[in-house]
Amino acid sequence: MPTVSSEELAAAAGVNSAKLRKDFSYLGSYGTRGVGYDVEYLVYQISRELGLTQDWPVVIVGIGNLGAALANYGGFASRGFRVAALIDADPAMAGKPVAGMPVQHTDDLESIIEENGVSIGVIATPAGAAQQVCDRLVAAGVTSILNFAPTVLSVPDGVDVRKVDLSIELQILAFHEQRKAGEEAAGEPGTVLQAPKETGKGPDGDVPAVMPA
Amino acid sequence: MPTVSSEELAAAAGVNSAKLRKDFSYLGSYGTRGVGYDVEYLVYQISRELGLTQDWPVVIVGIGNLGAALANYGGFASRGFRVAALIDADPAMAGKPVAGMPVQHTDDLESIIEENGVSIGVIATPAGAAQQVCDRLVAAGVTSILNFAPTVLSVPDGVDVRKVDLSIELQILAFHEQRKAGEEAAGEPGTVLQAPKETGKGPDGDVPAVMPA
DNA sequence: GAATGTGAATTTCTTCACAGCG
DNA sequence: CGCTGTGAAGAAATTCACATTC
Repeated sequence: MPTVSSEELAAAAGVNSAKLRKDFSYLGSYGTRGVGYDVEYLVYQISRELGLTQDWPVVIVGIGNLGAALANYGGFASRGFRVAALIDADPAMAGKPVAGMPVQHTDDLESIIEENGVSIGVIATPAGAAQQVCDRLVAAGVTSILNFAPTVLSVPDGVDVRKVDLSIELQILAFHEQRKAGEEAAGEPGTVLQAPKETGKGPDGDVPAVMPA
Repeated sequence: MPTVSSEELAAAAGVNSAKLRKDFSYLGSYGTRGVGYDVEYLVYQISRELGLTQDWPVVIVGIGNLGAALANYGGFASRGFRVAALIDADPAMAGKPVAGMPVQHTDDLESIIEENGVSIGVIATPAGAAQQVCDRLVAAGVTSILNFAPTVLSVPDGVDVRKVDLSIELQILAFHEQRKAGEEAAGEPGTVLQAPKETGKGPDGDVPAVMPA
């Protein structure tokens, strides 16, 4: 399929075709009137815009189950991420291979970051260690942190943190599940709210806004 | 701190206080004019609305590194989730304790779900097994699925799926990182876009919309 | 006096609809 | 003729501002 129309893409994504065209237009005029978008060219332009064409070395700190799962996760490489090092505070872990890579000790954190030009760090340590690891990462030059530890990290200005809370997604499912259960018993005391407005045919299913009664 | 004002909460959350009050008002009138919101009561009302006061038994299918990490994740219990069973297709895993709980074999998936009244399933299997596991979960009565496998699952109407892609968060960080790097060299060829508009003082830092030039 | 709850004003986002180009 | 790109219209979300209540 060499080209694709905004109509087709919009249908696949479950959004309005005008919105899709307008969004694309913010990236530039990459379509051809009367024809559509050249798939390969479009993919390249979007990839470039998102930073997928760059090489991003990352370090993963805390090689427990989650750290190991992340190290083994195939999705990273295909998006331009390269796991530059696995770091753990446990001396017993040092040298052990995880995902075909020897685990290194926290002592070498600073030098590893500098040598590899790492600007993105992933924290998969227990909650208690997270802030300390974070501080060291930042001091060593890391400016973006993905935090899996159940703590809120404080960082200086200019450093981005994203926190991944694995239970939030479950939370959202449970919220919908609760609504499904409540549908049979509408008007029940305590059921103050209406069902969420379905935003569209989108397969997305985001968190619905709670609507006024 | 027995009560809190919308102003304080809004400042803490980095949003406008009127928005916060309006949002709360959709849940009911839980505040007191001239005083604010009773913290304990508010927490209870929000918890109830979100379904935190219910007990949600979940099963985790696929006990590799990620499945084990999820099983050990402390955040679930505090939000009303109870890991009812860990299930894996590998017979060698059966009976092994993970997070203080014996792993059970996929053969028993249906009976486990029925016996525990499970309506939420977590899939942490390799991509190849995910759809099959999903089909069995759905057939057994599961109506919400959290999918960590890098596959798009197809499910019948009435079943909710949420897909967690661990690389998307990294993606977002890399996107910002790219922007930071681009700031020094503004006007560079290829730098078509403006910097994202900062939405507010929110500590949130969501994905910025790309703005028209 | 202090802070909620909410209509009205404002801003932002989405969709329409069509001129313009290949 | 078909489909993009985009002003203008319409819808939705956010903020203002104040009457109301404790």
